[in-house]
Amino acid sequence: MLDLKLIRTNPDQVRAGLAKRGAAGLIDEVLRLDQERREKLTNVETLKNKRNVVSKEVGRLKAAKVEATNLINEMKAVNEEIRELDGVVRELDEQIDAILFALPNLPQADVPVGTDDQTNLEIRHWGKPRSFPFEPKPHWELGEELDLFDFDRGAKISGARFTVLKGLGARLERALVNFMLDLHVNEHGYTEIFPPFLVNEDCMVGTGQLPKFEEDMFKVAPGDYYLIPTAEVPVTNLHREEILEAENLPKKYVAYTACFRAEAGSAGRDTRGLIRQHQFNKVELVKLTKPEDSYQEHESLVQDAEKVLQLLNLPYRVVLLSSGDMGFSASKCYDLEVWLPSFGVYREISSCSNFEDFQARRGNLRFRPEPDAKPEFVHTLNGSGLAIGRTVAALVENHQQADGSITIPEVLVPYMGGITVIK
RNA sequence: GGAGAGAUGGCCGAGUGGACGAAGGCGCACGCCUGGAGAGCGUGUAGACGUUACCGCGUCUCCUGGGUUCAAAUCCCAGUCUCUCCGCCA
Repeated sequence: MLDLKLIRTNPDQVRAGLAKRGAAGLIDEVLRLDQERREKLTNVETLKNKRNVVSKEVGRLKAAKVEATNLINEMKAVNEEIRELDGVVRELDEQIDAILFALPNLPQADVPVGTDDQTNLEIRHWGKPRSFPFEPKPHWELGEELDLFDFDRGAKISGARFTVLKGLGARLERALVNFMLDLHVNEHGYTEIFPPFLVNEDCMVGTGQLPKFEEDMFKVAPGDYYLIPTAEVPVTNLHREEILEAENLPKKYVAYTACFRAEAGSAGRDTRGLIRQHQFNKVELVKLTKPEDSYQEHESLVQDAEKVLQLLNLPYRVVLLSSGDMGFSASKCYDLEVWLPSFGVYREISSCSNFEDFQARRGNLRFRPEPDAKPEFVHTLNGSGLAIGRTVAALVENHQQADGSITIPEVLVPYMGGITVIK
């Protein structure tokens, strides 16, 4: 959520930022509502002050056994007015919030301006796509031949976009989860979190999934719970409504969770294989930082995620997303895109975003810069480290051999119980 | 699922209709004291919003939301969460 005071004091800056994302409108509406709200608020607070003063006077008079009926009747009338004005203010609040909750974050100055991925900027790349002396197969073919994935039975027991992992396929999934968690905990200094996979509505609003993207979420029937679309939601919200001490920042968390996405609007896209599932596993990195540190922490978070791909020997590139391609809550976002031989393209495998104070304001995540100083909003960041299903797909495709077998990267062998080749 | 108890500031804890944004203690910050530390003494110590050149002033918040009342931490209703006992259960 954008800062209402920033909109009030610097509307042109906000308009310009939103324009880069094709979301310019409604600032004038916010300003008008805000103006009206503050007028009504002043009115009603004046009346409440009067009520408070007179009520104390009534108390004094009664204690002195003096008649106070006139004052009491007068306050009854004032109360009517207060009730009415309170309603007006509340309605204005709701209208303002409805707009603010629907406005995306402002892009940072160095974010390329564009309407879609055409203006994304490749920052660097690592590794070289292998040249195969044979026609590389897609991961779903390799996986079915090696009995790693069972797409048909996934569809049978659940539906489209659900897959059963089997044997060494299941083992590979588990190995990758453990490998990534160990790397980030032991080498990169993150604290491991295992959160609930169901969260309440406040969390979904806090990180920006709600109210705008309800149709992308799975909502669970008894109780008002949502299945998490990413560990970002429970982990970022761990400290919602809290005031953290500056000395405890940055908070660096890593969490494995299953993720659940309705994929509304993706019908027909990536229907084969593991690329786009309703349920997938992910190891997620989350940071809460001081505002002045978030830009540097963003860079190091990207590098922490890149390290996974490097150790797995998977070629990738780092892309800086354009203003039109970024997620709703992000102020700046790098995607890591891994090379998929069967597609002949780089595909997103990690999205690393700095949200600045956008989520923190929604979830009221604050810190105290100095003892006795006023609390400020933290900056929140997160990135996949990595999406497991897509890593499996990339690993299987990139490390396939002419005979249809898959070589296991060295770092993963211990996690695979010593297995070096899947055949 | 049944029965009961509870939720107050960073923490502990008092407070059952009016001088309570809230005693007291702990913690923390600053000052005095000390060669230094400790002890002791003193002062200060919630957040949001509005208003304001500044000092400040005002409103709201004692789990949340309603209600009663001139006036609610305190009374009433609904909900959330925590704890204890019983049942069931991975």
